[in-house]
Amino acid sequence: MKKEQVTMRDIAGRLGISTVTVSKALNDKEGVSEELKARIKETAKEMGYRLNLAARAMKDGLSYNIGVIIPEQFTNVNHAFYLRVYQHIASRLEAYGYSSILHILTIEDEEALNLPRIYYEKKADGIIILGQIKPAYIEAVQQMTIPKLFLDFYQEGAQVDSIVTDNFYGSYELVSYLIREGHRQLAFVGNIHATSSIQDRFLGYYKSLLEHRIPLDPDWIIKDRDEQGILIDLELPTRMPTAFVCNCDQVARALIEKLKKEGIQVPADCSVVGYDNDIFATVSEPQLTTVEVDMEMLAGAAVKTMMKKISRGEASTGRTVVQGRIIYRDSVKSLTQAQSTD
Amino acid sequence: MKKEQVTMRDIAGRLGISTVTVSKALNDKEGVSEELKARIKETAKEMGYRLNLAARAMKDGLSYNIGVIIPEQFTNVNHAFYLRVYQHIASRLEAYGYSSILHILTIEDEEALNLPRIYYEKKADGIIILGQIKPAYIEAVQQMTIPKLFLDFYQEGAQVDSIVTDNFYGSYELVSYLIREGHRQLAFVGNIHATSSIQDRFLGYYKSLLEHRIPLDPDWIIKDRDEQGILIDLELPTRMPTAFVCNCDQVARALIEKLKKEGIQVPADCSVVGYDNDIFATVSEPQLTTVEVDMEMLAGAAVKTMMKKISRGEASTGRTVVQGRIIYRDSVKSLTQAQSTD
DNA sequence: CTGAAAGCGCTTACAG
DNA sequence: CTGAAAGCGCTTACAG
Repeated sequence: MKKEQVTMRDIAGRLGISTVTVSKALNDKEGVSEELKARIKETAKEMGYRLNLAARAMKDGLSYNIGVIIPEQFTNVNHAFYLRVYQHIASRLEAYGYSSILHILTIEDEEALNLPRIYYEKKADGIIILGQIKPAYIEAVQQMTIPKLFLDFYQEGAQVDSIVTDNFYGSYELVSYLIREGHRQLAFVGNIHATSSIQDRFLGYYKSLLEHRIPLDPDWIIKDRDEQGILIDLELPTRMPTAFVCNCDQVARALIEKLKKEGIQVPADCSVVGYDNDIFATVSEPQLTTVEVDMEMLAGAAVKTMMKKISRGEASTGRTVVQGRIIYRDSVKSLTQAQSTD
Repeated sequence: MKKEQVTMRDIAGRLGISTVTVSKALNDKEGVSEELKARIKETAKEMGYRLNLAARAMKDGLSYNIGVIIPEQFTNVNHAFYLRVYQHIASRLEAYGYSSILHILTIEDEEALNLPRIYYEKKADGIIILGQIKPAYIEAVQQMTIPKLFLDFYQEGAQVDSIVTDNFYGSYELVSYLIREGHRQLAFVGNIHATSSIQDRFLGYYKSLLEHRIPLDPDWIIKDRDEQGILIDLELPTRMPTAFVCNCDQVARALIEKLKKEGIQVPADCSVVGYDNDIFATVSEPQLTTVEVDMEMLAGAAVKTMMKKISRGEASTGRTVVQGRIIYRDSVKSLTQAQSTD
């Protein structure tokens, strides 16, 4: 059912002028008298004209769309984060006259190395991949002959630029805060082989320990998930630390529940910090001290980089790092105060 | 930066044939010998050919995109639900050769009645609105000259078809279950003027009361949010029911926390049920008995209806209702058993 | 300031 | 079975 749509020709016909002039007027280009331009715009509005971007797109060899790909696997963990980042990306793109197509990469497609159809149909001028994908899929992605960008993760050796949150430094700061509060027995909770994020958060923790000459105790690296990312039951260490540094809020909350069942109160008997500042941070009892990613900056950096690549065919920007900040809540007890009031 | 892209002409040139034949072959149309077709497909693959859908789109006067609009306001409550429904919509659309553009309608744009740019640029052949929007915006939406569909809500009087979950019947079934379990003192938690969903869930509750000749007690309709949808502190009724029927899991969980603080155990002293089966249902302690929406059916119905509208210009389908199902968990105590063991 | 011509990459209807 | 021609709706480069 092809609808009779108003085109520039219709406007031109009505006004007895050419489509060229209509095009110029509607795009605010030089070469139309102000008076005619006004009349054209008015007529366009009156007739309910809407630009057919597909026509312009074809002329330019551009789609004016950016594909945002979120792997389904990660979508299940932290919907809020991905949806919000997407929203910020979309709104930034609007300023460039771009729309965004959200494609959720199913586990099956990731396994089978199926590239999204928007690529095969030239529906996107660039692709932003939001959330870690498997190495094999990364290779497939590199076959795509359009600009691409990794967001919120990176892969060593991959020839794809990425924008990441500063997991390393964020975690480092959070642990340094704990140490300033008098904690010196700090466990890390997370599978340090599961994702680059967890790994970096662990290394930030480790850096802070090193700086304060606190030895790293392997018994205090507690696995929270298997290599597939499926969360497992946490095992409390035999010797307890004064604080647990969890790689994410969800696990921090699970840990607190577990501690409660063992009769250990948080933060009275033991402090716990998370990471992400997602729903689990506020749903947890007590609410979590954690690190928040600046989603707006993350999205802003991604869009800016992508637009450069598209318009100027700009070369590699490498790894861009976006800072986070600590959100102080109720899951940490200050041991320095505690001692002074003893 | 216009990339040199492979076109049908390039393939035709290489093979010494016409683009018409290439087009026919690639689209599996009649009129090309099997042998030539195979050679064309092979060459296309070899040359890394990707269809330029924009060209076909222009010919057809179609964009092969459907816009999915989610109001930001609702996005903040239940990200998981919207993202998952979107995913199902997107994957259903793929089967029709369609992509989906997710547009999050900001509160400001909704207030200012700004229609999404994808409409003004003819980037979408149809629009699915997922989540309740304000009446004024509904009127704006009706100005759009492309097929539109409301998903997960409806508005009396609006000339727009909608697909909704059966809030009425789902709630009715859930309450009937509670009554079967011996409960006869049932409170409803939710602002029955806030959304059509809450209202329908309330009415399902009421229907079940009516059927069982249980009088409706106004003191047992407990407000959970203001008219803007902002959750407020719950006030427990002076006379306690044996079960609370909450309009959503989030509020059910908040209620349970509140009850705990008052020393009332769930479900031992009091039962609580939710609705939605979202993250709050499993994060709650105990986990909630609730109603789950069949998101796949919801999305499937939406896409089917939309495709009909686009291809056949089909008329109104009115209100389509999609069933949910009860998920039984640990927040309900059977009073019949309790009595029999007394 | 205004417009005729050509072209973006496909597909459709028709002719051979 | 194969292809020349026309057209989708816009924009660009050029001419007047």
